[in-house]
Amino acid sequence: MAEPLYRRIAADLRERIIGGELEPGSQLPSEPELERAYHVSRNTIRLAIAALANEGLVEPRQGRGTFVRERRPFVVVASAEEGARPGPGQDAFVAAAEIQGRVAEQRDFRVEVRLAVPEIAARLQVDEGSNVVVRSMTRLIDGRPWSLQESFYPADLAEGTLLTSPLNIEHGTIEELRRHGHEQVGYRDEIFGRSPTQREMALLELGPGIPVLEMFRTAYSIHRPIRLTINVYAADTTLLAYDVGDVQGRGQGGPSTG
Amino acid sequence: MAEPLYRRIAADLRERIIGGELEPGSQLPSEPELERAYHVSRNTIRLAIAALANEGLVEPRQGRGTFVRERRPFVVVASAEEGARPGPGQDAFVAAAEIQGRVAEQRDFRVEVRLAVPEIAARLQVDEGSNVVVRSMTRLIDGRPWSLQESFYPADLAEGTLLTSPLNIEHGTIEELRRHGHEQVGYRDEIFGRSPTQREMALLELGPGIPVLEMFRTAYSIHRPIRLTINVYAADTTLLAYDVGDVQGRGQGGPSTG
DNA sequence: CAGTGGTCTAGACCACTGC
DNA sequence: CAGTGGTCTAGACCACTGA
Repeated sequence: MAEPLYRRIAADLRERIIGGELEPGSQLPSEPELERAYHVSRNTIRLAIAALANEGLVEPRQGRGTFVRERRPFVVVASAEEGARPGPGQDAFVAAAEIQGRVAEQRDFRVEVRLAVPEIAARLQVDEGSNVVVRSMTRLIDGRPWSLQESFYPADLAEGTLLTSPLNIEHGTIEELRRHGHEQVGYRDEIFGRSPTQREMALLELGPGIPVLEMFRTAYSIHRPIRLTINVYAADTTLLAYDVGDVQGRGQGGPSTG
Repeated sequence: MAEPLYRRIAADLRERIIGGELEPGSQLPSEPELERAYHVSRNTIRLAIAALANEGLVEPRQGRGTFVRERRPFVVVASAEEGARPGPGQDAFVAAAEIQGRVAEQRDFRVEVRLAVPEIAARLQVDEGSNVVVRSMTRLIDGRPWSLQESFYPADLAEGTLLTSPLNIEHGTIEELRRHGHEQVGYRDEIFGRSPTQREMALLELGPGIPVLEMFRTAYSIHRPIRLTINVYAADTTLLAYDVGDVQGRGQGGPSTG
């Protein structure tokens, strides 16, 4: 008994999925059917299915069945270079979506004042516990939640600007900062991957086994950090791209899964 | 009964971990102890622990106990700009590790010839099914597996160079390409996150709930793509950083977890 | 050797879905 | 209503660890 039963069953189902016998969107045999097919108890079947769900391969739906997950195409996000200069006023996110023939929306927009926790204070170079203005929202692509975004501004910098107003800024926040003497000249992105929190699973409608990509973007004027934007992306619909130096054909590389 | 039992137990343990009562590296109460503490059956306890393991919070070890996972500091990897120019011959990976006071190693180095699958052919702009030379290895940081790397070269470009030799190249592959008239002028990185395959879990020694970051780096000369490097990183030890435009203090931002 | 987690069974009741 | 997955119990045996 080299390999436990439930792993062998999971491996068998995995092959049938990857091999194409079980197509995306199609339904797996029910748990009682699998019990009979493999001659094991229900709990063993459930262990196998749980393993596949944790890999993001299948998605059980109560009362309906277990289904092979669809692989949606990626959304390309962060190309580089041009992002360093203030854009022409249009929201970069909406523009990118339009180019890709996607529908971009946002919701749950809000503005708050919070105390800077160490992670944020260090990047904005402000004192821990000092006030920061936070503008946050949920972004959607094609009607599905895609990213949770929070932008942090040092309070002294946001005061007297539209950044403190609980409304969208027509000309964009980068332009608003520029008008008040804080021209963005560059940014640093820090990217990592992790499992989602329960809150993120709910807000991004993530199935089990789907990780998130988290990106910290610290934007600078020639003098100081002027903004920290934290984005949490659903990893199964997100591809981040960066061009460094001269790159042929600035169009997109072929999406698709590994 | 709003929330199932095992979730409430998981939530309770999660709080105790995040709150600091259960410190990183410390051992959870054993399963029989938790049974008594919560007055539930063992399977329910195991469901709760499995949920925490899937989040990467704890790590059960057979015969020893279940432990709160340590959060190791991130390894910063891809700073930008200077990567576009051929480096001074030194391996960028080893150099970065040294700066951070880490020990960098590699193993399982091998060179093969394969047929280009669509994903690779498209990025290298070669025909599907044409020959590509693959140089692959496992990279380690502080003795732990950290990244699986495969570099693909069009066969016509690798022929007659050291790239086809099953040995490390002292002066580096970028310099070797340059000597044969293929000077690298830029690259595009494509980054996404996903759950690991079983093979990756084994090779990277990933616990359950730890996703991977996958990066496709396509390098270009002024004429054509000259190399595609695919890296699969253990997400819990990897932070990718990119500088765009002018950024203050090119040192590292503060690592630490969200 | 005792104690730990790993696997597996057999059966129960529940909540949700769709006919 | 029948069929699906979701939760939970009680108990068994195994494999691994460390004293």
